Amino acid sequence: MNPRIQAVMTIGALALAAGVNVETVRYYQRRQLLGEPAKPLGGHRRYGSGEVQRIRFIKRAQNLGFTLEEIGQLLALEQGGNCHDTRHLAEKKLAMIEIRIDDLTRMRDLLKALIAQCAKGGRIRSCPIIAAMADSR
Amino acid sequence: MNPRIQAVMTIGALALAAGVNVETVRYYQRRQLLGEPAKPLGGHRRYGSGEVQRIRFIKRAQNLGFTLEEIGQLLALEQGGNCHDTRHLAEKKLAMIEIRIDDLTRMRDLLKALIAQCAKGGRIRSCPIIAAMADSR
DNA sequence: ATAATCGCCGTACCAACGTACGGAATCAAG
DNA sequence: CTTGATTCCGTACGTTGGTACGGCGATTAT
Repeated sequence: MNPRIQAVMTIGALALAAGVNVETVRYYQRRQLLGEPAKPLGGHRRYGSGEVQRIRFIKRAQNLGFTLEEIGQLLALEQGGNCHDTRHLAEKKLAMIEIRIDDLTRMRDLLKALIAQCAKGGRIRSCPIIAAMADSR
Repeated sequence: MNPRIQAVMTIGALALAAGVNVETVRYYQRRQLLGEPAKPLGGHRRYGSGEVQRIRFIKRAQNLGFTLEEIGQLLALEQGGNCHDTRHLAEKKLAMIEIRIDDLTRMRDLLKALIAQCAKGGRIRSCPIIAAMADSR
């Protein structure tokens, strides 16, 4: 884990250190999120701790709800240290997340109500959940 | 719209009445959510208002957060009028939605905090959003 | 009757994020 | 030096919910 302990790794070691699959590393390389070091004349590529950090960056950004596409943009901004544009991206993402939360909250409330109705109804002709969905509105 | 007005339709009319694409009807048939009426010896299949209702059911269930896979199960339960199992499915779905809401709420709070930090920082060495993601934890 | 539209059917494609496979080359250990 | 693991690289597959295409047959309107 410490950069000084293992400064040079194969792709397998890199994947292990970053906690992802080897194929995922390759996939990120294809997506241009990660560079491919030149390979030493017919040999295997070597990676350093910088690549581990970058993969962790990608994973943390994903946890914040960014897509790989957006993470590519973030990485480009990171290079330029462009705080303003980064914030803009974050604000857009925040807005999307809030919309999604609202949608899900509405779903939750509706489902809750239907379940409650279903639970309390003793002898009903038809299931209220099914009825609600079958209802022609 | 009224069943008596148009009790028999082609697939195009069905799609129109249900508010979906013709291809979507076909897709639902492939997914076994919708039956295919036998076609009258080399002619075109005919659909009734029952199919319209069923497509609307599917759409409403989707709005409640059910996947097509789960809707298939709901439709099977509907046949038997099995309220208990339906409720069980709804409760599982509710639990999943609540987990998703919690996840998104955490994302939202984190993003909000980062954006606020970014907004108030006048002259910072690095962008706090990038820094948070680049941070090796 | 003939043209324009519609239905039929199989197949391919889209996003998003990977996973899996297969054959050849290369590396590390015994 | 041989064996077994790993890397390399391209390509295909998997998910979820559809959309699009293309050639052909049936239907409907004029």
